Amino acid sequence: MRYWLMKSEPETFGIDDLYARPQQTEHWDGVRNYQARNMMRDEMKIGDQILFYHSNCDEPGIVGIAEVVRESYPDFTAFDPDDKHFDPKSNPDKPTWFMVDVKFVRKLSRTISLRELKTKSELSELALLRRGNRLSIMPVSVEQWAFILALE
DNA sequence: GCCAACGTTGGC
DNA sequence: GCCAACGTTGGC
Repeated sequence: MRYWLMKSEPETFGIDDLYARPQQTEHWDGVRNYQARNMMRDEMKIGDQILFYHSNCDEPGIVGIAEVVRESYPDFTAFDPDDKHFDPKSNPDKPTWFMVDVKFVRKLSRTISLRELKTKSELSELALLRRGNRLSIMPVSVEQWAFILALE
């Protein structure tokens, strides 16, 4: 089993929105970055655990845990001209973009903020903290996973 | 709102 | 293939 961190803007889709979905499950659409796509398409497996990260908000940080419940399939929002994430280069016969389904596991008892994560030398290799990192999906090692959740 | 750090696009 | 222009992300 592997571990991941996935970013989402709480104003668009936060941890409470995931909780409120039917089956507490939602497809992770809208990823339009090849590196992030490759991780969803090739590496994320059912049962993988996810740190749910809130970005672009008052207190950016990790707010909950989710898990992969469906492995990669075409991101159909790319086919819809009316969708914000429409991409004319992608079509159902040869999709460019893929997504997985994720299910709510739990909220953390508190937000583990980016500010706090930055103070931990144990996390110096965490992709989230590397200079200039803007990936919306990134791998987390088992050691990093355990360290972060021990902060809760 | 600002801006650094990218990734993408497209002219050449 | 190079690289300038542009768009996006996301912290602050």
